[in-house]
Amino acid sequence: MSQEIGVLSRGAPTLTALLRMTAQTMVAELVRRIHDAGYPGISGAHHPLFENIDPAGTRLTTLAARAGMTHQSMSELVQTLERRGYVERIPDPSDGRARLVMLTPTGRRMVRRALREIIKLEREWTTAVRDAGLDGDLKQALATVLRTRA
Amino acid sequence: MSQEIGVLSRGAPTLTALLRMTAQTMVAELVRRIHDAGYPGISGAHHPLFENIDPAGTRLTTLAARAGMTHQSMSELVQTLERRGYVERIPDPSDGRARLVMLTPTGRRMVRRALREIIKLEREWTTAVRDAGLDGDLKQALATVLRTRA
DNA sequence: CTCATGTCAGGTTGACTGACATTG
DNA sequence: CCAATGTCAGTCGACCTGACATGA
Repeated sequence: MSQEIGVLSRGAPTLTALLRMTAQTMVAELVRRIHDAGYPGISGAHHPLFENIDPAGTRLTTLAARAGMTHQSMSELVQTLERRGYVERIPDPSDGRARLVMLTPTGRRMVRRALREIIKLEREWTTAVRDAGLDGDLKQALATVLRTRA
Repeated sequence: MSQEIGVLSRGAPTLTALLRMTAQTMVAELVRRIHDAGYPGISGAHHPLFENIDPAGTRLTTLAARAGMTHQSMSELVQTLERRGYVERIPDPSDGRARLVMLTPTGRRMVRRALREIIKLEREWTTAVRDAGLDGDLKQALATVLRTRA
Protein backbone atom coordinates (compact mmCIF):
# COMPACT_ATOMS: atom_id res chain seq x y z
CA MET A 1 0.00 0.00 0.00
CA SER A 2 2.38 2.73 -1.12
CA GLN A 3 1.41 6.35 -1.52
CA GLU A 4 2.51 6.55 -5.12
CA ILE A 5 0.66 3.94 -7.09
CA GLY A 6 1.58 3.87 -10.76
CA VAL A 7 3.14 6.53 -12.90
CA LEU A 8 0.44 6.96 -15.47
CA SER A 9 -3.23 6.80 -14.83
CA ARG A 10 -3.76 4.66 -11.74
CA GLY A 11 -7.32 4.95 -10.56
CA ALA A 12 -8.27 6.92 -13.64
CA PRO A 13 -8.34 4.70 -16.70
CA THR A 14 -7.61 6.40 -20.00
CA LEU A 15 -10.36 7.11 -22.50
CA THR A 16 -8.98 4.51 -24.88
CA ALA A 17 -9.05 1.89 -22.13
CA LEU A 18 -12.66 2.74 -21.35
CA LEU A 19 -13.69 2.53 -24.99
CA ARG A 20 -11.94 -0.81 -25.38
CA MET A 21 -13.41 -2.22 -22.20
CA THR A 22 -16.90 -1.13 -23.20
CA ALA A 23 -16.62 -2.81 -26.60
CA GLN A 24 -15.11 -5.91 -25.01
CA THR A 25 -17.86 -6.22 -22.42
CA MET A 26 -20.58 -5.78 -25.03
CA VAL A 27 -19.08 -8.37 -27.37
CA ALA A 28 -18.61 -10.84 -24.53
CA GLU A 29 -22.26 -10.39 -23.58
CA LEU A 30 -23.39 -10.87 -27.19
CA VAL A 31 -21.31 -14.02 -27.57
CA ARG A 32 -22.78 -15.36 -24.36
CA ARG A 33 -26.35 -14.73 -25.52
CA ILE A 34 -25.77 -16.34 -28.92
CA HIS A 35 -24.25 -19.35 -27.23
CA ASP A 36 -27.17 -19.57 -24.81
CA ALA A 37 -29.57 -19.41 -27.75
CA GLY A 38 -28.11 -22.70 -28.98
CA TYR A 39 -25.38 -21.56 -31.35
CA PRO A 40 -22.03 -22.68 -29.96
CA GLY A 41 -18.59 -22.00 -31.36
CA ILE A 42 -19.15 -18.38 -32.32
CA SER A 43 -16.68 -15.74 -31.16
CA GLY A 44 -16.19 -12.05 -31.74
CA ALA A 45 -13.59 -12.83 -34.37
CA HIS A 46 -16.30 -14.34 -36.60
CA HIS A 47 -18.25 -11.13 -36.79
CA PRO A 48 -16.39 -9.78 -39.86
CA LEU A 49 -17.64 -12.71 -41.91
CA PHE A 50 -21.28 -12.44 -40.91
CA GLU A 51 -21.12 -8.71 -41.31
CA ASN A 52 -20.00 -8.97 -44.91
CA ILE A 53 -21.56 -12.07 -46.43
CA ASP A 54 -24.37 -11.63 -48.94
CA PRO A 55 -27.58 -13.66 -48.90
CA ALA A 56 -26.72 -15.03 -52.33
CA GLY A 57 -23.20 -16.02 -51.31
CA THR A 58 -19.90 -14.15 -51.53
CA ARG A 59 -16.42 -14.95 -52.78
CA LEU A 60 -13.58 -15.33 -50.33
CA THR A 61 -11.62 -12.44 -51.84
CA THR A 62 -14.66 -10.18 -51.72
CA LEU A 63 -15.30 -11.06 -48.09
CA ALA A 64 -11.67 -10.36 -47.25
CA ALA A 65 -11.69 -7.02 -49.05
CA ARG A 66 -14.86 -5.92 -47.31
CA ALA A 67 -13.58 -6.96 -43.91
CA GLY A 68 -10.24 -5.29 -44.52
CA MET A 69 -8.20 -8.43 -43.97
CA THR A 70 -6.15 -10.82 -46.10
CA HIS A 71 -7.95 -13.58 -47.99
CA GLN A 72 -5.76 -16.10 -46.16
CA SER A 73 -7.08 -14.95 -42.81
CA MET A 74 -10.64 -14.90 -44.07
CA SER A 75 -10.09 -18.40 -45.45
CA GLU A 76 -9.26 -19.67 -41.99
CA LEU A 77 -12.38 -18.02 -40.61
CA VAL A 78 -14.50 -19.65 -43.30
CA GLN A 79 -12.95 -23.06 -42.62
CA THR A 80 -13.72 -22.84 -38.93
CA LEU A 81 -17.31 -21.79 -39.50
CA GLU A 82 -17.73 -24.44 -42.19
CA ARG A 83 -16.62 -27.14 -39.75
CA ARG A 84 -19.14 -25.81 -37.26
CA GLY A 85 -21.94 -25.85 -39.78
CA TYR A 86 -22.65 -22.15 -40.19
CA VAL A 87 -21.38 -21.66 -43.76
CA GLU A 88 -20.68 -23.84 -46.77
CA ARG A 89 -18.66 -23.36 -49.92
CA ILE A 90 -20.14 -24.13 -53.31
CA PRO A 91 -18.46 -23.79 -56.70
CA ASP A 92 -19.22 -20.51 -58.43
CA PRO A 93 -21.08 -21.47 -61.62
CA SER A 94 -19.84 -18.34 -63.37
CA ASP A 95 -16.14 -18.80 -62.54
CA GLY A 96 -14.29 -22.08 -62.26
CA ARG A 97 -11.63 -20.59 -60.00
CA ALA A 98 -14.01 -19.23 -57.44
CA ARG A 99 -16.25 -20.69 -54.80
CA LEU A 100 -19.15 -18.95 -53.12
CA VAL A 101 -19.29 -18.83 -49.36
CA MET A 102 -22.90 -19.16 -48.28
CA LEU A 103 -24.76 -19.31 -45.00
CA THR A 104 -26.34 -22.66 -44.18
CA PRO A 105 -29.92 -22.63 -42.87
CA THR A 106 -28.47 -22.84 -39.36
CA GLY A 107 -26.12 -19.98 -40.18
CA ARG A 108 -29.02 -17.88 -41.40
CA ARG A 109 -31.01 -18.55 -38.23
CA MET A 110 -28.00 -17.71 -36.09
CA VAL A 111 -27.38 -14.44 -37.92
CA ARG A 112 -31.02 -13.43 -37.55
CA ARG A 113 -30.83 -14.14 -33.85
CA ALA A 114 -27.54 -12.28 -33.50
CA LEU A 115 -29.04 -9.26 -35.23
CA ARG A 116 -31.93 -9.16 -32.79
CA GLU A 117 -29.54 -9.45 -29.84
CA ILE A 118 -27.29 -6.71 -31.21
CA ILE A 119 -30.24 -4.37 -31.48
CA LYS A 120 -31.35 -5.20 -27.94
CA LEU A 121 -27.82 -4.81 -26.54
CA GLU A 122 -27.29 -1.48 -28.26
CA ARG A 123 -30.58 -0.19 -26.91
CA GLU A 124 -29.67 -1.31 -23.38
CA TRP A 125 -26.24 0.30 -23.44
CA THR A 126 -27.37 3.47 -25.16
CA THR A 127 -29.95 3.94 -22.42
CA ALA A 128 -27.38 3.24 -19.72
CA VAL A 129 -24.96 5.75 -21.19
CA ARG A 130 -27.67 8.37 -21.40
CA ASP A 131 -28.60 7.71 -17.77
CA ALA A 132 -24.93 8.23 -16.91
CA GLY A 133 -25.21 11.76 -18.16
CA LEU A 134 -24.45 11.66 -21.86
CA ASP A 135 -26.90 13.41 -24.17
CA GLY A 136 -27.10 12.69 -27.87
CA ASP A 137 -26.59 9.85 -30.32
CA LEU A 138 -23.39 8.07 -29.25
CA LYS A 139 -23.29 5.84 -32.32
CA GLN A 140 -23.80 8.65 -34.74
CA ALA A 141 -21.29 10.89 -32.98
CA LEU A 142 -18.56 8.23 -33.04
CA ALA A 143 -19.25 7.49 -36.69
CA THR A 144 -18.94 11.18 -37.53
CA VAL A 145 -15.71 11.65 -35.62
CA LEU A 146 -14.16 8.54 -37.15
CA ARG A 147 -15.09 9.64 -40.64
CA THR A 148 -13.26 12.92 -40.21
CA ARG A 149 -10.25 11.64 -38.25
CA ALA A 150 -9.48 8.15 -39.53
CA MET B 1 -22.34 -3.98 -57.17
CA SER B 2 -25.25 -6.05 -55.97
CA GLN B 3 -28.35 -4.66 -54.36
CA GLU B 4 -28.05 -6.79 -51.26
CA ILE B 5 -24.69 -6.17 -49.70
CA GLY B 6 -24.11 -8.13 -46.54
CA VAL B 7 -26.59 -9.72 -44.20
CA LEU B 8 -25.78 -7.89 -41.02
CA SER B 9 -24.84 -4.29 -40.78
CA ARG B 10 -23.34 -3.28 -44.10
CA GLY B 11 -23.09 0.48 -44.28
CA ALA B 12 -24.10 0.81 -40.63
CA PRO B 13 -21.32 -0.41 -38.35
CA THR B 14 -22.39 -1.73 -34.98
CA LEU B 15 -21.81 0.25 -31.80
CA THR B 16 -19.17 -2.21 -30.63
CA ALA B 17 -17.32 -1.84 -33.92
CA LEU B 18 -17.39 1.94 -33.58
CA LEU B 19 -16.10 1.82 -30.01
CA ARG B 20 -13.34 -0.57 -31.00
CA MET B 21 -12.36 1.49 -34.04
CA THR B 22 -12.26 4.67 -32.00
CA ALA B 23 -9.98 3.14 -29.39
CA GLN B 24 -7.82 1.59 -32.10
CA THR B 25 -7.44 4.84 -33.99
CA MET B 26 -6.56 6.76 -30.83
CA VAL B 27 -3.96 4.21 -29.74
CA ALA B 28 -2.43 4.10 -33.21
CA GLU B 29 -2.17 7.87 -33.17
CA LEU B 30 -0.57 7.84 -29.71
CA VAL B 31 1.94 5.19 -30.74
CA ARG B 32 2.80 7.23 -33.82
CA ARG B 33 3.39 10.37 -31.77
CA ILE B 34 5.56 8.58 -29.22
CA HIS B 35 7.58 7.05 -32.01
CA ASP B 36 7.97 10.42 -33.72
CA ALA B 37 9.14 11.90 -30.42
CA GLY B 38 12.13 9.58 -30.55
CA TYR B 39 10.91 6.56 -28.59
CA PRO B 40 10.77 3.55 -30.92
CA GLY B 41 9.58 0.07 -30.14
CA ILE B 42 6.57 1.01 -28.06
CA SER B 43 3.18 -0.48 -28.87
CA GLY B 44 -0.25 -0.39 -27.33
CA ALA B 45 0.42 -3.72 -25.65
CA HIS B 46 3.06 -2.06 -23.46
CA HIS B 47 0.60 0.37 -21.93
CA PRO B 48 -0.43 -1.97 -19.08
CA LEU B 49 3.13 -1.89 -17.75
CA PHE B 50 3.59 1.87 -17.87
CA GLU B 51 0.13 2.32 -16.44
CA ASN B 52 0.95 0.26 -13.38
CA ILE B 53 4.60 0.73 -12.57
CA ASP B 54 5.50 2.83 -9.51
CA PRO B 55 8.23 5.47 -9.51
CA ALA B 56 10.10 3.46 -6.87
CA GLY B 57 9.88 0.23 -8.83
CA THR B 58 7.34 -2.58 -8.76
CA ARG B 59 7.48 -6.35 -8.52
CA LEU B 60 6.50 -8.47 -11.46
CA THR B 61 3.65 -10.15 -9.62
CA THR B 62 2.30 -6.81 -8.45
CA LEU B 63 2.44 -5.42 -11.97
CA ALA B 64 0.64 -8.50 -13.29
CA ALA B 65 -2.06 -8.31 -10.63
CA ARG B 66 -2.69 -4.63 -11.29
CA ALA B 67 -2.83 -5.13 -15.03
CA GLY B 68 -5.11 -8.13 -14.67
CA MET B 69 -2.86 -10.53 -16.52
CA THR B 70 -0.64 -13.49 -15.63
CA HIS B 71 2.84 -12.84 -14.29
CA GLN B 72 4.21 -14.91 -17.17
CA SER B 73 2.69 -12.54 -19.72
CA MET B 74 3.89 -9.51 -17.79
CA SER B 75 7.33 -11.09 -17.62
CA GLU B 76 7.50 -11.20 -21.40
CA LEU B 77 6.44 -7.57 -21.58
CA VAL B 78 9.16 -6.59 -19.14
CA GLN B 79 11.77 -8.55 -21.08
CA THR B 80 10.89 -6.78 -24.30
CA LEU B 81 10.98 -3.33 -22.73
CA GLU B 82 14.21 -4.17 -20.93
CA ARG B 83 15.86 -5.09 -24.21
CA ARG B 84 14.67 -1.78 -25.64
CA GLY B 85 16.03 0.18 -22.73
CA TYR B 86 12.85 1.46 -21.11
CA VAL B 87 12.91 -0.59 -17.89
CA GLU B 88 15.49 -2.47 -15.86
CA ARG B 89 15.27 -5.14 -13.17
CA ILE B 90 17.18 -4.77 -9.96
CA PRO B 91 17.23 -7.16 -7.02
CA ASP B 92 14.76 -6.26 -4.29
CA PRO B 93 16.90 -5.50 -1.22
CA SER B 94 14.07 -6.54 1.07
CA ASP B 95 13.36 -9.91 -0.58
CA GLY B 96 15.89 -12.20 -2.19
CA ARG B 97 13.33 -13.86 -4.39
CA ALA B 98 11.99 -10.66 -5.88
CA ARG B 99 13.30 -8.15 -8.33
CA LEU B 100 12.02 -4.65 -8.80
CA VAL B 101 11.04 -3.52 -12.26
CA MET B 102 12.03 0.14 -12.63
CA LEU B 103 11.88 2.72 -15.37
CA THR B 104 15.24 3.78 -16.79
CA PRO B 105 15.83 7.52 -17.26
CA THR B 106 14.81 7.06 -20.89
CA GLY B 107 11.74 5.16 -19.77
CA ARG B 108 10.81 7.99 -17.41
CA ARG B 109 11.19 10.59 -20.15
CA MET B 110 9.11 8.48 -22.51
CA VAL B 111 6.33 8.02 -19.96
CA ARG B 112 6.22 11.74 -19.24
CA ARG B 113 5.96 12.45 -22.93
CA ALA B 114 3.28 9.77 -23.37
CA LEU B 115 1.25 11.27 -20.55
CA ARG B 116 1.30 14.69 -22.19
CA GLU B 117 0.26 13.19 -25.51
CA ILE B 118 -2.54 11.19 -23.92
CA ILE B 119 -3.93 14.33 -22.33
CA LYS B 120 -3.71 16.19 -25.63
CA LEU B 121 -5.30 13.33 -27.56
CA GLU B 122 -8.15 12.95 -25.11
CA ARG B 123 -8.82 16.68 -25.27
CA GLU B 124 -8.85 16.60 -29.07
CA TRP B 125 -11.19 13.64 -29.28
CA THR B 126 -13.49 14.82 -26.53
CA THR B 127 -13.91 18.10 -28.33
CA ALA B 128 -14.53 16.33 -31.64
CA VAL B 129 -17.16 14.09 -30.09
CA ARG B 130 -18.87 17.06 -28.51
CA ASP B 131 -18.86 18.86 -31.87
CA ALA B 132 -20.47 15.76 -33.36
CA GLY B 133 -23.45 16.33 -31.09
CA LEU B 134 -22.69 14.52 -27.85
CA ASP B 135 -23.19 16.47 -24.66
CA GLY B 136 -21.63 15.46 -21.36
CA ASP B 137 -18.52 13.79 -20.03
CA LEU B 138 -17.91 10.74 -22.25
CA LYS B 139 -15.13 9.37 -20.08
CA GLN B 140 -17.09 9.68 -16.89
CA ALA B 141 -20.22 8.22 -18.45
CA LEU B 142 -18.41 5.15 -19.78
CA ALA B 143 -16.71 4.61 -16.44
CA THR B 144 -20.07 4.76 -14.67
CA VAL B 145 -21.77 2.36 -17.05
CA LEU B 146 -18.89 -0.10 -16.88
CA ARG B 147 -18.89 -0.04 -13.12
CA THR B 148 -22.56 -1.03 -12.98
CA ARG B 149 -22.53 -3.55 -15.85
CA ALA B 150 -19.16 -5.27 -15.86
C1' DC C 1 6.61 -27.32 5.36
C1' DT C 2 4.13 -23.94 2.89
C1' DC C 3 3.73 -19.81 0.30
C1' DA C 4 5.44 -16.20 -2.76
C1' DT C 5 8.31 -15.00 -6.64
C1' DG C 6 9.92 -15.67 -10.87
C1' DT C 7 11.57 -18.68 -15.01
C1' DC C 8 11.04 -22.19 -18.60
C1' DA C 9 8.46 -24.76 -21.83
C1' DG C 10 4.59 -25.21 -24.56
C1' DG C 11 -0.15 -24.06 -26.31
C1' DT C 12 -3.95 -20.99 -28.41
C1' DT C 13 -5.95 -17.38 -31.18
C1' DG C 14 -6.16 -14.32 -34.71
C1' DA C 15 -3.91 -12.06 -37.45
C1' DC C 16 0.16 -11.66 -41.05
C1' DT C 17 3.56 -12.68 -45.59
C1' DG C 18 5.32 -15.65 -49.28
C1' DA C 19 5.01 -19.36 -52.69
C1' DC C 20 2.21 -21.73 -55.64
C1' DA C 21 -1.47 -24.41 -58.61
C1' DT C 22 -5.52 -23.47 -61.28
C1' DT C 23 -8.51 -20.97 -64.22
C1' DG C 24 -10.18 -16.72 -67.06
C1' DC D 1 1.26 -14.34 -71.00
C1' DC D 2 -1.02 -11.86 -67.24
C1' DA D 3 -4.41 -11.31 -63.58
C1' DA D 4 -7.61 -13.28 -60.25
C1' DT D 5 -8.86 -16.92 -56.95
C1' DG D 6 -7.72 -19.90 -53.44
C1' DT D 7 -4.67 -23.20 -50.82
C1' DC D 8 -0.50 -24.49 -48.27
C1' DA D 9 3.17 -23.42 -45.25
C1' DG D 10 5.34 -20.65 -42.10
C1' DT D 11 5.69 -16.51 -38.87
C1' DC D 12 4.27 -13.31 -35.26
C1' DG D 13 2.17 -10.91 -31.24
C1' DA D 14 -0.10 -11.17 -27.16
C1' DC D 15 -2.06 -13.67 -24.45
C1' DC D 16 -2.75 -18.32 -21.77
C1' DT D 17 -1.70 -22.92 -18.52
C1' DG D 18 1.43 -26.13 -16.25
C1' DA D 19 5.78 -27.50 -14.08
C1' DC D 20 9.41 -26.12 -11.40
C1' DA D 21 13.69 -23.96 -8.78
C1' DT D 22 14.56 -20.89 -5.11
C1' DG D 23 14.16 -18.10 -1.10
C1' DA D 24 10.95 -16.11 3.01
